[in-house]
Amino acid sequence: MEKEKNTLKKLIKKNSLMNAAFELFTERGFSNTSIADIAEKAKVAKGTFYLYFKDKYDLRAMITMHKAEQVFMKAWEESGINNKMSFEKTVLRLCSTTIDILASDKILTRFLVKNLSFGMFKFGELNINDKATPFYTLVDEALKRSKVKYRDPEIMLYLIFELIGSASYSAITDEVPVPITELKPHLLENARNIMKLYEE
Amino acid sequence: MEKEKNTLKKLIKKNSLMNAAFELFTERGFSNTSIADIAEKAKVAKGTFYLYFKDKYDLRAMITMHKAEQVFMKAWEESGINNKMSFEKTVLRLCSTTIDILASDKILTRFLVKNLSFGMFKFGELNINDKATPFYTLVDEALKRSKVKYRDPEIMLYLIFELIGSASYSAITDEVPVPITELKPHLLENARNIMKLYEE
Amino acid sequence: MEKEKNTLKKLIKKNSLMNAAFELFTERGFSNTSIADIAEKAKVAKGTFYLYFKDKYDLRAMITMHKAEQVFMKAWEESGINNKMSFEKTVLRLCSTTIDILASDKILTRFLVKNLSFGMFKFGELNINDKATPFYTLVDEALKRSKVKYRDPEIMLYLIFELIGSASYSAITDEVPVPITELKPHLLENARNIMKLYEE
Amino acid sequence: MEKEKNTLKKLIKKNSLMNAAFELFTERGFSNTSIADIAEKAKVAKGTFYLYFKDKYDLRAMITMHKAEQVFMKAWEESGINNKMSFEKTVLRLCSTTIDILASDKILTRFLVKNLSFGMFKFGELNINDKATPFYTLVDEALKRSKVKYRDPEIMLYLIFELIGSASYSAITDEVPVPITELKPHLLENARNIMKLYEE
DNA sequence: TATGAATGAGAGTTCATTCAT
DNA sequence: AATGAATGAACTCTCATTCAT
Repeated sequence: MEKEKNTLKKLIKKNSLMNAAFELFTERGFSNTSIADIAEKAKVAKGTFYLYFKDKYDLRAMITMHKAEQVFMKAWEESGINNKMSFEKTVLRLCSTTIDILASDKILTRFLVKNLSFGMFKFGELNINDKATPFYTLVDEALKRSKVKYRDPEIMLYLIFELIGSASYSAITDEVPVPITELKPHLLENARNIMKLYEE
Repeated sequence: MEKEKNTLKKLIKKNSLMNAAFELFTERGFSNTSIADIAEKAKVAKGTFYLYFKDKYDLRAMITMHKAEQVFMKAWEESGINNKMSFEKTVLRLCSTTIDILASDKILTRFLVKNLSFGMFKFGELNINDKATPFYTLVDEALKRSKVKYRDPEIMLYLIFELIGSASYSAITDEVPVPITELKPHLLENARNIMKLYEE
Repeated sequence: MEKEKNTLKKLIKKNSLMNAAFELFTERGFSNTSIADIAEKAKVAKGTFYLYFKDKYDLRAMITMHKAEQVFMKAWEESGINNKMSFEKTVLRLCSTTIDILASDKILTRFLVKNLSFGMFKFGELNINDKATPFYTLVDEALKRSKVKYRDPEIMLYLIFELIGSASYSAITDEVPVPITELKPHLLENARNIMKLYEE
Repeated sequence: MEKEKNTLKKLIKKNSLMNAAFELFTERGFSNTSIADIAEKAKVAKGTFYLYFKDKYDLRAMITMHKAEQVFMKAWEESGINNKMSFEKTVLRLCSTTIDILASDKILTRFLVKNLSFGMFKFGELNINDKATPFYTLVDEALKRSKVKYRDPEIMLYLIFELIGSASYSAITDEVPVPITELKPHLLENARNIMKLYEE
């Protein structure tokens, strides 16, 4: 009990530091944010920062992981994917849901695109819900169950995710070339079109 | 005459600063490079830096512009585009040549992707050869001449350029998911496939 | 009984802190050792440190006393001095044994030389075996019993101890100018020579 | 001319930093002196410190060298040594003069003993007057010229210098066991006595 | 134009010490 | 008696920028 309380307090403090940092990073950028700023915003002493994080880079990495996990977890849950769906449907649902989630949070999207290294993002070193279920593994299993077969399936998926991720980004953050609501149907149509191209 | 010589000298000094900075930025990163480092490498005094650039950010913007212009100019020239080519061929040639140019210079590619804001890259605020001929305008003219018509041509082009740019990047710099030589045929095939999807 | 147990526990904890600190001080130096380091090594909490010592300086002083006492006690015991020995023999035996003890522990020697203020070392604020028997007093008594008389006996002893201590030091820790085994006969010969010089 | 002026100015500033630091180091100790303190006392900005020294340790090393060189140079000059003197006289003169110089400056003596590594002090890695004439070499040459021969001359000299250095120290700084003026004749007598012991 | 010595604000980081538990 | 999270002053060091030459 004693210890739990302690741990809880520490978790709250850690979270408070991460939240403060996230706001500052997105408002004025990583290198324009000092540890003093973060500590001040989180209402703790500067030294306290170092009880929770090695340095600013460590903090950024933790925030990025945390935020990305939230997005992927939410995307998978809201997609309502099950074993009976075709592979095409699985992919399209995932794309659609992910776009929606990102579209609902410009700031988060900008942050993730800047800080998530591409490999992590696409090949899912991230785990959903703290269990060892990498994102990409889930997609891979759906692929194995699929009746329709595809040539070069990895390249195909890479191209789809690149297109969706990259093209969504500026549509969401800057409405360039058009707002994301307008671009979304194009993206899904193109995703389907790519899969058709790779059908065997 | 005297003045011309002076101007030349100044250009040389400016260039020398830009070259030094480019090397340092790509070797150790922007924020790990100080103005003292740049000045030392360029063999000028620290104060001299401020005669040519407002600050480090100004310098980076100038380098980025300069390097991107070089790439686009070279791509356009080497593509050997003329009025008699179909729009499809024009686009595919441009894609192919641009991929080749970037593939031949990993370091430059990494630098451009990191520093070129997407809008600039795609919608060609860049001018070729110091004349007011934006890159995108040239593509636009080819589009107008085309016999084949496309629905939502701007979105189509956006998607093609996004896909090419984004998917090429990690293939060039990290050979992920496959080396660029292997990925390139896929990219061109997909570009053609997108255009087919948008044909009217 | 209860209280005794408690006192024992405290002594163990205090000792554990002193041992930890001694190792760290000799390994990485006094100013490169933090109280956190010491507490961690001694497996106690940081706050516990302050129950036993005022600060790092206090701790160092206590360690130094303790270690020096051990050396002198051992030297006296191992010298096997008794009332029938001549003063010269007493002094030479003490010198010889002390050199041997120090030579057998380079690390301790380095520590003592660095931290033992000379006065303490020579004029014996140190007590042997927790009883109030200062080291120097013992030598003094031997001097009073001596049949052979010396002029300026205090200066004579000072010079002998300085020579032995100072010259041994770098021979032990760095084998400069020669290893201590080689230097030792010279030292004893010189000690005897000094005593001859001061005989009346 | 321009540059010379500059260099002079820089030398003055460097000296001013070294003087300020020397005073602070001797007054309150090395580790209790911060770079801010030094800069303030020398009336320069904190950053200026780093134009002249790598860090505090670098500064201390430079001061130590500088002060030690001054002492050795002065000692050699004031000893008025020439080729016709016997080796014994050469050594005794050097001892006498060095004791006098150190005795005239308690603070410097304390500083040098604390910071001069013993080897350097005794075997003279220091050069006199920037020319490549190590102190010990000069003594060595006198030894070679000597008519009287000595067994183990290096050990003999080591013992003499150890005795002089070590025994003078507390006499100078703390008048322990007696003031240096009283101790000095003893020291010289003992030095002569040691040489006698080693005569062949 | 060009220099580079000087500046001083401010960054990251450490750590002795306190105190509520 | 023992803990260890929290503090915040103090530290070293960097660096963009200025300015007298």
